[in-house]
Amino acid sequence: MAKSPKISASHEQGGLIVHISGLLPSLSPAEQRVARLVVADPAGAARRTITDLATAAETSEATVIRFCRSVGMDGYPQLRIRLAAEAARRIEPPDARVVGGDIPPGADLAQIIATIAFNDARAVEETAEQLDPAVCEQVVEAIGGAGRIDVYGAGASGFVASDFQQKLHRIGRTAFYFPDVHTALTSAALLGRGDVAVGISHTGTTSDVIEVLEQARARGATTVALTNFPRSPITEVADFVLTTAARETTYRSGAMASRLAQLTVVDCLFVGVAARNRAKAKKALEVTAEAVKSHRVGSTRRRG
Amino acid sequence: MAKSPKISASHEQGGLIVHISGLLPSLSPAEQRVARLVVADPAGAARRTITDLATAAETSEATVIRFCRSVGMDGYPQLRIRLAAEAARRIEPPDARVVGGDIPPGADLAQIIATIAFNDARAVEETAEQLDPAVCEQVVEAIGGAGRIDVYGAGASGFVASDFQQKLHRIGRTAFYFPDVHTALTSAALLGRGDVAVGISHTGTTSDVIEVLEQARARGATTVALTNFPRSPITEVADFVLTTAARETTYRSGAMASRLAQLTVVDCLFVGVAARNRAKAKKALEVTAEAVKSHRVGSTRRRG
DNA sequence: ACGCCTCGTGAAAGTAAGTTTCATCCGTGG
DNA sequence: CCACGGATGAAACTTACTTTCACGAGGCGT
Repeated sequence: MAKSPKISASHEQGGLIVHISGLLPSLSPAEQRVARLVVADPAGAARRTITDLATAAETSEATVIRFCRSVGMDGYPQLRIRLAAEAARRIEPPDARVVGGDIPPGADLAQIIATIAFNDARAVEETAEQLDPAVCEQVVEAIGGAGRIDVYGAGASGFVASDFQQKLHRIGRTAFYFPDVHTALTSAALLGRGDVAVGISHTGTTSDVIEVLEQARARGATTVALTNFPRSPITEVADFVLTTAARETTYRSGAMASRLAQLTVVDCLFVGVAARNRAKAKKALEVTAEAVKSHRVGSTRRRG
Repeated sequence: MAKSPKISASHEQGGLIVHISGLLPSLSPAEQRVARLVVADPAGAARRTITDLATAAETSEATVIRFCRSVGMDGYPQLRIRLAAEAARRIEPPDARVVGGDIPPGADLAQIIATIAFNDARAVEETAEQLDPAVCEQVVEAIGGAGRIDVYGAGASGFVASDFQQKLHRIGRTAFYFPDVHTALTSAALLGRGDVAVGISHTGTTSDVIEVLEQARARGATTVALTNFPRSPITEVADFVLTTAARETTYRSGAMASRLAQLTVVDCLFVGVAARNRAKAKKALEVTAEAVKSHRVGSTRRRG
């Protein structure tokens, strides 16, 4: 194998296009025509077959192969996938207009989707970052060892509360949720040492939830608050405070993102509790899954 | 009425992997083996020849081709290139242990939090990427102009359904949610042309929801399905299909992330509908906010 | 000027990759 | 039990890629 040029191949990851442009002058005329096409439109070239590209460069397939070897590839297919990868990497990052937070009046649906998703994803990530594992651990301990768990929440946070209740229930913990304040107060009054009360409120100012948590605390239960605002009133009646990190934007979008953040926290606690007694939780999950099985239709298979 | 719904899979550029995971359950066993290899290591698959991949999946080349077609590609070379592009675009995941989806037995809470948050955020982002604005637009139109909107969902999806109902209600749309199948069926029977029925089911196989949606459709209502699996049975009774993009991991984490993705879609529709008649929606939001104000305690004194 | 070498080049042969066809197998429902 | 339909892989087939080879253009020493 005497005649291979052996270019110093530092193009491991990126910079294939740059690498090719650098080699351009050292290539033969026919190869240069190929190279120029490739550099001009890497993504397009990746889509072409070797014959196509050869024709476009007014040369033969053989030359294209030679070009591949000249730039350090094994063959044409390898060049193609490298080009595709390279082209993909240069795609613009998400739209700047979208990151701001609020949705402009004239926005179309694509913008709305991008904005909401961005804010939602951010809220989830940032919530996770600022969550204190130590506090979570204590909460998980408390819930895992609790005789009974009450979860409170109103409005949008009510869904989260309800979701948490259902989750705990599914892994065999005794948990309750009450959509109604009076019932909730009654239940809180019956809590005692060793029980846990979880209050969820985005703003941390929902009097119903605070009131119930206060009651629970007075009865000796361990109280946990989940809110976006670490200094809000609800934190004053909580033994443990977990916070979400939805940025304040408008009322609406803030609340929407916060709900996702709340759910993420709930999921973390849930998995934490489940992990604490893995075997039992797994069993419970299987049993509950089996229970709803008859309400699923056969296979999702469908060919088209 | 044409039996084929509009599926919101605009996998033009991004989300190929997600798209494949969504299709996974609708594939034949042999194709699933191929799909799993591809999803597990897109970059690696892109490097392989079709024979290689077939062997690795313990199947024939023919099946690999069939798989390519099933996921909407022309053939194997196109798949390869797309995979290479996709893999290149993927940013390095923060922690290899974390991306897998499932949580290792010995994981501590910090790991659990990181894993869940990562998967949740991903599901939200990827869902947004593959949502087809055009289909959303039509759904928004339908809902915005509907005489009445019914939202159906069971289990975890029930929370999402309920949330959607509440949101629509808050901006003055007449919307209902029924936790009970019988009531839901009754309601569906009373729908007619110009009304909208929305069915939410992660798996797309929840017979209760499908049944109700079918009923609604028979009565002439416009039907919308929200599911993670674009070929699941629920899509057969829907005029419009919106998909979430939670990767299939384990039973639990898949479902958890999917719920967040569903909520994101719901939020997008909600904002879309609200934007459609901004003035009225804003007014309604203010009024409803005012209504709960007396249940908030004074100072929030948020972060310092 | 002449031969002789070298190099770039494309035609064509050759090989490997990808695609289609078809017979077989297997489970399902009549 | 058989008919049916879908899933599957073997093999035939097509296309894409790679190699070989011969030709022609230029350089260079004689």
